[in-house]
Parts: sequence; C-alpha cells; structure tokens
Amino acid sequence: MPVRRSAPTSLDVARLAGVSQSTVSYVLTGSRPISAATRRRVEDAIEKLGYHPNSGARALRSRRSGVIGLMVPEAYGNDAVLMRFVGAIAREAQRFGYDILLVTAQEGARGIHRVVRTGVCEALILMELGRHDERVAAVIEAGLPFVLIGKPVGFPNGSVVDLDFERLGRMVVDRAADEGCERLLLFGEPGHRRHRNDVSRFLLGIEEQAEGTGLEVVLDGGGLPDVPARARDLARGGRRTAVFGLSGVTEVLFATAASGALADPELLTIALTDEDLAAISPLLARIPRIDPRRVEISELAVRELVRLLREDGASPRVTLVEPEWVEQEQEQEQRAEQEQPVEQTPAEHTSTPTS
Amino acid sequence: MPVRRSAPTSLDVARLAGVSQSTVSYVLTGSRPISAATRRRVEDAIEKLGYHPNSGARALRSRRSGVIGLMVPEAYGNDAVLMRFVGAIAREAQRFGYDILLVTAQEGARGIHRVVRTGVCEALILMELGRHDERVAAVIEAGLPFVLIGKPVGFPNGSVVDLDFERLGRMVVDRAADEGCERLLLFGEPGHRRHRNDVSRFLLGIEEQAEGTGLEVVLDGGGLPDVPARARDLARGGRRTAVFGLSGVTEVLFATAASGALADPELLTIALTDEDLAAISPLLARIPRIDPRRVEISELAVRELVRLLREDGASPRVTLVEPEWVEQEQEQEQRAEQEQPVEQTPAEHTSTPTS
DNA sequence: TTGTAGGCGTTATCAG
DNA sequence: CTGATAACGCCTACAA
Repeated sequence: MPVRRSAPTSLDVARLAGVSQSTVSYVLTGSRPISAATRRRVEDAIEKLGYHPNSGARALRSRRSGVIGLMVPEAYGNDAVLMRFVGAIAREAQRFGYDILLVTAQEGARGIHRVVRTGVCEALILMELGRHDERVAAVIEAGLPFVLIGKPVGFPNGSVVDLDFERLGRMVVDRAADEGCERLLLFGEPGHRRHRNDVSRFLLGIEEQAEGTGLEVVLDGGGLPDVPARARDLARGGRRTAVFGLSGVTEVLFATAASGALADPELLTIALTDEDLAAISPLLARIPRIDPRRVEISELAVRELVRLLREDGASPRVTLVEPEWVEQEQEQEQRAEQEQPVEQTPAEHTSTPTS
Repeated sequence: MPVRRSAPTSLDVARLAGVSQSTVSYVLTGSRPISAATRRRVEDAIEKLGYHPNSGARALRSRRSGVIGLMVPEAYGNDAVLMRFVGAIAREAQRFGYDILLVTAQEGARGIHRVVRTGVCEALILMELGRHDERVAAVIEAGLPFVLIGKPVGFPNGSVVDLDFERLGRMVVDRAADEGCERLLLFGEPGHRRHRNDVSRFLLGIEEQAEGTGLEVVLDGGGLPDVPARARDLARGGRRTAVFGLSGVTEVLFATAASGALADPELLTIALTDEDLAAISPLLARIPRIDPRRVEISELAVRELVRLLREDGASPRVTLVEPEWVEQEQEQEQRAEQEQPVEQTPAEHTSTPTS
C-alpha cells in the first residue's frame, strides 16, 4: 500500500497531464481560455490524484480564503433555535463553494479584527446585533463584504436580511381583530425590551395597526407560566383575547395546555415558531402559527453575501422577509370559504438604504 | 484619515521594532529564546500596528491552519439541542487558539477529504456517527487527529467523548426501583432504534440493571403524544410506572401536562434534558431530571483534540461522561434524609482502546 | 492557446 | 541571542 506523505500539488497534476503548472491553475480558476483537449487531460489528472488546491497558498496569493465568518450570538442556552440559522447558512454557503467559520460573539469587535487581519475570512455574517453594536463599526472599518441578520432600526450602512417584524405586528393585530378579539396580550415583556431592534420594530407594527382596528394591546403578560391565567382574567366577561409573543412560545403553550385554557373559546393563541406543533401534541394542531422563516432568511443572507463578493462594487441591500401563516388543514379550509384571497403568498421585498 | 491598503506584515513589525523579520516570527512562535528587551520591542510594535499573522501564509508554511473542522449532523430540525454542542465547542476551541469550521454532514466522506486535502482543517470533530460510518474510515485514512462525539459500540480506532449511556440506563432503572415502580415505560421507540450507538448502549444498561431489580421494561411507548395515556393504562391497579425516553422529552412532558397525568402519584416521569424545567412551568419543578452534560462533553472533546495536536504521538482515549442528576430543592432535601450518600458526584472515566 | 517566472507572508534551517 | 535565506503552493502578468 503506497504511503502518501502529503497532499498532491498542482505541479503533480501538471506533470501527470503533461502541461505546465500554470495551465492547471488556469483550468481551475477559469480565468483564461483553455482548449478542450488540455482541459480534459488536466481534469482527468486532478480526478486521478484526488487533487484539491491548497487553501493556504490560494488565500496567500489571491487574498480569497473561501471562508465566510459567522458571528453567532452568545445566548446559546436561550435560543436553541439558532441552529436553524447556522445549519441553513452552512448548507447554502456550501452550494457556492464557501465554508463557514464560527466566531463567538464573546470575542466582540476584537474577534472581527482578528479574522479579518489574519485573512481567515473574506466576508462576514453577523447575527443578533444590539442597538449600538461595536461590531458593526468594526466590520465596516474592516472593509469586508458583510451581511447582518437582524435589521437595525433606521438605515444600516450595509446589507441586511431579516424578518419583517413590523409586518409581523400588523399580521397579528389583523388576525386578532378578524377573529373577533377585543384584546391582545403580548407576553415576554416586549415593553421592557424595546431596546432590541426586532422587538421595537414589532411593537411599531402592533401599535400602528392596533390604532386602526381599535384593538386593546396589553404589554405586560407577566411571567411565562402565568400567561394562561392572565389571559383568562382578561377574557372574562366575553371579551375575547388573543395571546402572542416573540419568544417563549413553547413555555406558554405548555402552561396553557396544562391549565386547560387551550380549549377556552374566548382565547386565541397565536404561535411564532417553525416547529410543527401538531407533532408535539394534537392539542396544538389548530393553533394558528406564523413561521419566522429562519431558513429562508439564512439562505438569503448567504446569497446576498455572495452577490457582494462576486459583483464588483455592488451596493448593499435590505431584504425583509414576510412572516408566513401556517394553518392546519381543517381550519385552513374553513377560512378559505369565508375570506376573499388576500395576499397569502409570502414574499420578500428589497430596498436600498439611502444613508 | 489614513487609508490602510492592506494588513501590516511581520516585515512592518520588524522594521518598526528595528529587528529582522525572522525575529518577529520567533517572538510569535516562541520556538527560540529571545532576549527580554527585543521581545518587548517586538511586542510593542505588534500592538502598535495591530498586527496579526496572515493565516494563509502561516498555514502554507507550517501546515497548521489553526482551524478545527466540526462535522455537524444533518438533522438540525429535530435536534435544536445541537447548538449547545456547537457553541461550547467553539468557545473552548477559542480558548486554545483554534477556530471552528463547519462541515455539513451532507458532504459526507468527500467533505472530510476536501477539508483535509485543501489543508483548511488540521483536526476534526465528528458528531453523531452511524454504526458503520464511511466518515470514520475517511478521517482515519486522512491521518489527522480527530475526536468522535458519540461512542460506537466496541472499541473505536480513535478518541471518543460521549455520555455514558450504559450508566444512564442503570441510573434510570435504579431510580425507578428506588421509587417503588414496577414498570418502566421507554418512549421514542428505542427498540426500533438499536442501530444507533447511543440507543443500543442505553438499552444494554437498562436491560442489565432491570434483570437485577426485577423491573419490567416496556419498549414501545407509542407515539409521543400518546405516552401519558399509555402510562396510565400501565399504572392501572396500583402498579407504579416510571416513564423515560432519550429524545422527545418536551413533547412528552407537554402531552403529560395537558392530560393532567403529571399529578398522577402512580406515574414517575424522569426527564433527560439540560433545560431548566421549572422555568418552563412550575408544574415541572418536581420532575427528576438527568442532565446529558452536553457542554462538558463538548469541552472535553476539544481538550482531547488539543492533546492529540500538541502531545506528539499521543494515543487515542475514550472518555465517558457520567449523566448527572438534577433535583429541585424540596425533593432534594427529602431524598437527602432518606438515602445514604451514594456517589452523587458526576465524574468522567477514561480508558485506552485496545484495538 | 500555452509556458515562464516572480512573489504573496510565514516558518525554520542555516550561519554568525 | 540574532540575521539572512530558502521554501511552502498557488495565481497571474508577461512572453511566446
């Protein structure tokens, strides 16, 4: 059995194909026309040797490492849902020939400088930024292409992909009103979390739309396990109440199920989650659900980054992805008869920041 | 404002410090004694310029990229818990100066060859391997240091870190017996999933220990939402029944709470999870819980890999981490009075494979 | 259409 | 204790 000391180089390929080393390189990069015959010989040699170009050398020479840095938020514990993003990002990056390198949020702006200066990453994706995040300044200063997942309030200085939280707020209010609710109970204390970009945009949508419909909005839902009791109090006297929150859906559904309040006709619980609730319990099968479209957001983020990388001088874009209603069959059919077809199809819209 | 065309190199540092370029390198790698004065000047210059060594060049020359590949399983959807591992691995790797590059499982053995041949990764962590996984052969052939998270049955040809699933099985049986249960209901169809390494080791522990205690083990718990009803049937007639499963804890707890069976004194539900159940609902506060110690496993995996990387000719090790009981206060106190202190302290034990 | 050659920034082997 | 110097493997401008 032959002992392979180290990986074959482009020179090995060249020798086997009977061409010069640069020809191999040109075949690989495609930056120069190559005759079909030569290309064929080179490709065969590559295949035969199992050749892969050395990424260090390539990066050193071309300043392109083929690696995208992904800065993941600190709060792994609270947000196991993160893996949805990370997985989808890794797969999509793969499709375009990029690898994903994790940068922990705990490294902060220094981490960004590090991966940029060392040249490990040629582009960055940043997640869950705070309102005034030092990392945004860092990545702009670094001068790399980058995409933010999570839109800041106002116009950012770069590309953004995010759920349209303002629209989400309006969707929730509309649904509650349509279903004859007089109140909307928001759990997860959004009133105290306006400092978060997503929360403040969501509340903006909620408040704007509530004004139009006359729906009463209750911001302090109390602790998550107490939500069902709180909701029942509110619904007392036939005032139908909708319940919604940006986080902690599982906990609230749990508490609601345990309290028996899921069956209460005066309560309308709306869930924001990408989980198939019916699979957790048939009791949840009829709960109207909004999908936060994490996979789509991830894929769009990668594609936007690839655009910035490939198109020379491409300008940044803001892409907001529309939340998507997911209804169970029975309910869906019922509703289809009563309503005229509104724009049910989820969509994205894109804009260019003016700042 | 000065325009920085590109990152400073070690030559820039050398000039500023008034030394040769190689001296800078020696200061950085520490592979040669340097006088305190020189080192000082060099370090100052590095600081002043914000210099970071170019990783491409470094990798090209030294064949060490400072990057560890992490092959994450395909099933992001089902296992949001994955992020616990990934986050902890990234942080621990960071501590030792390594970055984590994601390799999707969908790339399979080719993916391993790719990252090895290109030299992007100098070591690998593989998660959730199947019984006869092509990736193990690939990584062994590649000749890189590697660690598996998830122990195969029998002796692997490399380092492994995993939960001690056999012990977990015995712990569950012991607890059920201690609490006066006559039956143990295992949900998640473990009987049909013996092809999984963890499941088969778990069942081994269950069966061995059950033989000693005379506990009756029921393997087919039915679909997850049906578990509470099934358990109640079994518990009928005063035959106390314990309920446990390797996955789907949330779903089962949900269904149990909704059915009101959580209060049934004839049922003992034991959870395998790293979530704080009391935070989800006070109803869950008294459920005995076993922590799967994912963070510890992740950290140990990284440290084992670092050992393989640093210690020359280090031989592989198998490390099994002991599952840890986590009880709520009240119950903990009650139990403390009734029992003599058994080995409650979680521990790891390590062995060297003889294969 | 193809070949030649210089250099990307480091590490590490020579000397001194 | 420190300096010069030769690769590492690839890309690409320049020649042919």
